[in-house]
Amino acid sequence: MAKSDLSATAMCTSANLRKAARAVTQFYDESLKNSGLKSTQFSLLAAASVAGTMPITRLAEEMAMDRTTLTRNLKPLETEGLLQVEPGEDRRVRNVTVTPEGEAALERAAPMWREAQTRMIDKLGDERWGELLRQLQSVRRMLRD
Amino acid sequence: MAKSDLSATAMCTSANLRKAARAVTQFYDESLKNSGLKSTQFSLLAAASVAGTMPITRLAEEMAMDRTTLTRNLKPLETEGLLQVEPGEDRRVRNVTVTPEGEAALERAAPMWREAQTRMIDKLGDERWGELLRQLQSVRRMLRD
DNA sequence: GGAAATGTCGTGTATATACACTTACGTACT
DNA sequence: AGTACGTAAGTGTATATACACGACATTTCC
Repeated sequence: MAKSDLSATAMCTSANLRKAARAVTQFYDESLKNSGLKSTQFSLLAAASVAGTMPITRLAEEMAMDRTTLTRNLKPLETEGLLQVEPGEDRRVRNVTVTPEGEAALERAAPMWREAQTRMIDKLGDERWGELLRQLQSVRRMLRD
Repeated sequence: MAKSDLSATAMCTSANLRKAARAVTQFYDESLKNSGLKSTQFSLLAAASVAGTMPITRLAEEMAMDRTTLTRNLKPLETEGLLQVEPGEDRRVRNVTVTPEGEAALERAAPMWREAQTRMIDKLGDERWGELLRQLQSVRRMLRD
C-alpha cells in the first residue's frame, strides 16, 4: 500500500464509525459520570427495561452484539443488583430482567443522559442529527440483508 | 423512566453509533480474516504508516483515541514486529514507526480491506455512503469545538 | 541554579468486544 | 428407548477502551 494512499485511513467506513463512536461515547460518559453507569451500561439496562424479560440471545440480537459479549456485559449490572438472570421454562434459556433497583438507577441516570443527548443535538443541529440516526439505522439494515 | 420511553434505546446517538460500529467492524473483520490483522489493527497500522514517525500522544489524537488505549493497542503490533516504538530526542517522547514488515502486512491486507469497503459502498449506495462519512466527520468536528 | 509548573508516558484496574470451543438441554426420527 | 441433530448458553483467550494515578523529563520563572 503506497504511503500516499489515504483511503484506508480517511475513508474506511469501519474506522470512521469506531472513531466517532469513541468520541461520542466519551461525550455521553462525561454527562453520566455521577450516575454510576457508563454509556454502555445505561444503553443495555434501558434496552433490557424496554424489552421486558427476555433470553440472552434475543437481547443480544436487539443490541447487534455478540451473545458472549452480552453475557460479560451483564455481569457488572447483575453484581450491582440492577438486573437478574434466571433460567426459563426451557432450561437451556436464561432470561434477563431489570430489577426495581435497576429501574431506579435508570430513573436517576435518565436526566443526565437527556442532557448529553440535548447538547449533542444542539451541536449537530436537528436536521443533521436526524440524518445521522437514519444513516446508522440504514447501515444496520443493510448488513442484516 | 417510563417503560414506554424508547428514546434512550432507539434514539441515543451514542448507543446507535456503537451498535453500527459493532456491526460494521464485524463485517470488515470477516474480510480481513486471513490477513492476520483485525479491523482495529489494520486501521492503526494504516494511520501510523501515513503519519510516519510520530509520538504516541499525537497519534492518539489522530485516532480520537485515549492515549493509554493506544499504548495497549500498539502492543500486539509491536510484538508481531509490525511497528517499532522508540524514545525520541526529547526523552519523554516515544515515537511510533511502522517497520518494513508492517508495510508488507498492510500491502497484504489492503486488497481484503478494499473488498470489504467496496461491498459496503455497494450495499449502501455511493450517495448514502458518502453522506454517512460526512456525518461522522461532522460529529467529530463538533465534539472538538 | 533550583523550585514549580508543564508535558509525555506507563501501569493498575475495570469494562467492552468477539471468536473458538465446550456443555447442557430439547426435539425429531427411527 | 435411543440416537442424531439443533439450540442456548458459558468459558478460555485475546484484544479494545478509558480513567486514576504515579514516574520521569523538560521548561519556566525567580
